[in-house]
Amino acid sequence: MPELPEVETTRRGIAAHIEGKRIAELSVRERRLRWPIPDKLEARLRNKTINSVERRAKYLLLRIDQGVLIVHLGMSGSLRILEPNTESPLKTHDHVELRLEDGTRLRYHDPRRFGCILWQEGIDADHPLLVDLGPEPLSEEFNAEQLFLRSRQRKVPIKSFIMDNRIVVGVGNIYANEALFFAGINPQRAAGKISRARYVKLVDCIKQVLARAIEVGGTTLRDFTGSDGKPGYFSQSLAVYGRGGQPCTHCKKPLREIRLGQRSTVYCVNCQR
DNA sequence: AGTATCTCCTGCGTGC
DNA sequence: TGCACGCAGGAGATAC
Repeated sequence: MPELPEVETTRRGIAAHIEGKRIAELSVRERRLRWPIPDKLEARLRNKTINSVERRAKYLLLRIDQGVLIVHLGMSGSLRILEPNTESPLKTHDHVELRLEDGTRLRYHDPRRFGCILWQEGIDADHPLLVDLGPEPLSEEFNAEQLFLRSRQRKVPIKSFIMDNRIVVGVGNIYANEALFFAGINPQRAAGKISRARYVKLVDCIKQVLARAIEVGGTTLRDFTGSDGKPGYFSQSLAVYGRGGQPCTHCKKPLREIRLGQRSTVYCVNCQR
């Protein structure tokens, strides 16, 4: 699934192909995504220029004259650039295509339709979906002191806490599992019962895990065939995710797998306290 | 306000 | 080989 690193890689991959160009036509084959693609979006985008492609959390923001196109890839979405004069038949689940004046096309594919394509009128992306988002995980605003302060009195498990987008964005299930393992923290521990020192370690681990994934994500997407987004490319380097029952890479005891907030959670009973 | 649960959807793995 | 089934998951919506 597109995690933050893949969304960022997608952004970098498409930006140079579409920035500064004028939209010739938007064609929609399937409006029913997570929310319906707005009516009249086709008319709204025609002849408008894409000024920049940015990212906030896992949302891609295409800044266009008079507004912002908000794109989320959900669980199974992908965006592909088709160079001018390239032939590529539409496949099942190719829901949307944006054709630019020079013939470049941007094609949106999303089997599970958990993604969305929305329009926000105006210059700022003060859309309800974006307004309550916490800090970017790789920014200075995401730090141990802030996380520690916000965690006081909170009873939610630490794993749910760091997956809460109001606390910090972009920490998906895989990375939450991994970061907690490297930080040596039991995913079930109440967020409010974790020391400042341990938050220092945790923040460090989250940043490291994500930064490394961005590097890998970059190489992945280059030959990403839109298969299914399984974590195949970095599954080799995963310490706990998807390894329930297998030996801990550190102490060799079998990893425990539980459900936490409807999410598969894997950890080492011995190494994570 | 904080917490837990439900929901959307398709593809894949599993068991018969 | 084919089928039914359960599961996976981001994150908003809903119910306490």
